[in-house]
Amino acid sequence: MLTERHLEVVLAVVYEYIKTGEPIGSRTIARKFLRDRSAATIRNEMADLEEMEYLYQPHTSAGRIPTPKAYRVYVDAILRRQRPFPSVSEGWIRELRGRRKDVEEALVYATRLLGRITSYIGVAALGPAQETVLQRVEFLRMGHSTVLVLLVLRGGLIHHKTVTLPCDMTQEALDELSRRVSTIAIGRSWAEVRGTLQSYVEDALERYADSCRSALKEMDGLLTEQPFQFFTGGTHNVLGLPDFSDLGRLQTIMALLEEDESIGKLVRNCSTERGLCVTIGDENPELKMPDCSIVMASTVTGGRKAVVGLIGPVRMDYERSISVLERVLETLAGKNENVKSDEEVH
Amino acid sequence: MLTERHLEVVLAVVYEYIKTGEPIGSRTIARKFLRDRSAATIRNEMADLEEMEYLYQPHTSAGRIPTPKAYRVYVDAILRRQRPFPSVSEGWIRELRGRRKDVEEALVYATRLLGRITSYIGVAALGPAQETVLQRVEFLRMGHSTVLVLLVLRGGLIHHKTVTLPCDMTQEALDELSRRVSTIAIGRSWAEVRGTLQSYVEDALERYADSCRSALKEMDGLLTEQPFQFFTGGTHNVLGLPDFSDLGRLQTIMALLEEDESIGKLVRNCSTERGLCVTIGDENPELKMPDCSIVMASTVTGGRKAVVGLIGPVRMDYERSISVLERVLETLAGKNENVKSDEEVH
DNA sequence: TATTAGCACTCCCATTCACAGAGTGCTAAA
DNA sequence: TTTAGCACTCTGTGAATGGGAGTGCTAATA
Repeated sequence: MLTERHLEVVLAVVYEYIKTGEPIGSRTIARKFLRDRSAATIRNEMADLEEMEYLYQPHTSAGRIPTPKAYRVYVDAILRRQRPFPSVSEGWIRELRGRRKDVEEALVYATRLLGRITSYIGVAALGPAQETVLQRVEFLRMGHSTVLVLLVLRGGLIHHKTVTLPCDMTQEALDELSRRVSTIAIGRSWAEVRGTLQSYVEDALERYADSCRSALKEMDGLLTEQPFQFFTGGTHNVLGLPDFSDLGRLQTIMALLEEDESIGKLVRNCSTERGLCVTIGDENPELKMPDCSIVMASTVTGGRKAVVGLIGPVRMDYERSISVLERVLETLAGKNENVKSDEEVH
Repeated sequence: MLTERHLEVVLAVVYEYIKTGEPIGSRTIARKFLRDRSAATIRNEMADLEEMEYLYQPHTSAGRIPTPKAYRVYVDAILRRQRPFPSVSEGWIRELRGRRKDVEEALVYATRLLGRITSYIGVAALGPAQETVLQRVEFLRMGHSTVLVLLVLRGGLIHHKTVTLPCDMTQEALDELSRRVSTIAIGRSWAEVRGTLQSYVEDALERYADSCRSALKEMDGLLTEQPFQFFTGGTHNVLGLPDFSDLGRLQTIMALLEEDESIGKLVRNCSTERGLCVTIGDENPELKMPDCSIVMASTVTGGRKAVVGLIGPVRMDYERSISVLERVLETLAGKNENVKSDEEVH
């Protein structure tokens, strides 16, 4: 297995490679990191490490490049120890804090901020609304059997959808429906009231039973079927990185980021685990981003679960990325604040 | 000025250059477009055209490349004549038609569709809401002096904003405010009722005068200060184009597209004019995209003005872009449909 | 036994050079 | 006014070259 010095060499190679992007030679390691050993010794270690698949050579007579396995060791080491406080402009943090009133806006800003600070791509997802307390339910008649379903959730979040019902309901009937649904649902989450509503409302408004059924189904869809809302920001920052000089690859990534489905996978990949989660390269082949690493973490803002993260090259600056992300998450969650946030009302 | 043959040469060079991307030599023109003239003759014409700044040579012994001035002549010619019906998958058009219920969703889809079909970047903007009829106004208390202002506009569009008022209003007082504002505003546009409201509501609820003033100001801001909503789609399509092989330039463009401000300029640039509007290269230096051309046109969907367009390289396929855009716009506006759209109610 | 110095070897990459090819401008003839 | 012919210019490509960085191996050393 890995000896102490093997480990030191791996960490040194990863560290240096992240900094320079060039293959790292034995001389460099001996000079900068293990001053009491000669290059020849390091060379032997490196040969071992190559056999164990922690390092590889792009060609004979080149330095070594870390494999995903080496990055994993490196990242685990970072996660274990204390990270330095990242230098992030206080102005930006304050701006982000100021936007917390509107969760969506805050997340859009957070992704752009993350992108700008790290030169990687910021992503965010807003968790399923079904756990969030409903504050208001309205059905507004828009046209012939077309109705706008409007849900106000705690945290200033609004979901709405225009739906077509099987029969034309008057605004009065819809108000009646709103009232009945409200009585039961307001102050509770959709998950709690879902079952109750299905049976109750239909009986009470039997004349419109079909329409009510379909309206409730749409609400259900709004709150559960499309459980995450996605945001990406700062995609352009990544264009300058040498790691993404292969345009074809970059194009694939950008295309993936435009589909909600693949960000969905991204989030699911992370949200099952606790806290911070780093995926290196093709550790999760389902994500279809073999040349990218993903740093994600979840938090709670505006009463909803949110997942925020960064997508960068495998050779990304994990230390900085992680600490910047932690700082942003803290700000979103409202930790370390002097001003108390508004207390919730009913 | 330009003789008939000068014009033919210009059009031929632009046409061929758009197709190949390589400098065009006199031989090519003589062989493919002006078969009754020899290459030497064309060469003379080309020398003239170079002097008149319609063409230029990247170096002495290379073919000619069109200047923006030549593209302008070409585009004007296209705009004047009948364009061929573009080959766009009927499935996509049907999909787009199906999404028309929700204006925002439709525009998001439209931009992605445009991007995918043309390999350029789709952009869209949804026009100012102040001309749109208000359907509902609500103020919902979210917390201590925090209020959610909610505006439902015709066309299924919702604007909302969480605002902080100078004093804590109860939900009852807010309901009163909603009711009063509704009485005056429902069924009219913000532009119509703006003045009336300012003076009326404050008197009626003098106890909360300050708060009302500030609430109305926020509504005003929501409907006028931020008059456009922006969408971009299919940005990744452009990564494969040889014209954007300069990553630095591409990065600038992508960064611009992430700021609402610059898309705002884009839209203003177009929306003052009637119908279809093509901006080539730095024809409008304010847009800060000297290497891009922009094809935009406006339409009306869901009762609101929308501007939809394409951003591509100067060497873009104008003919196809314009006709695809026209097709998409028609679909958004609901022309050429068999199924009648829902009639509007009250 | 582990470490190190020395050395020959490998491979990459930037530079140089020559050359084919495409296209021009000019001139003189039709 | 148009065209054929020709010398000239410039680019892009491919081969040849040499420097440089880094390795693996061996033999000497602690």
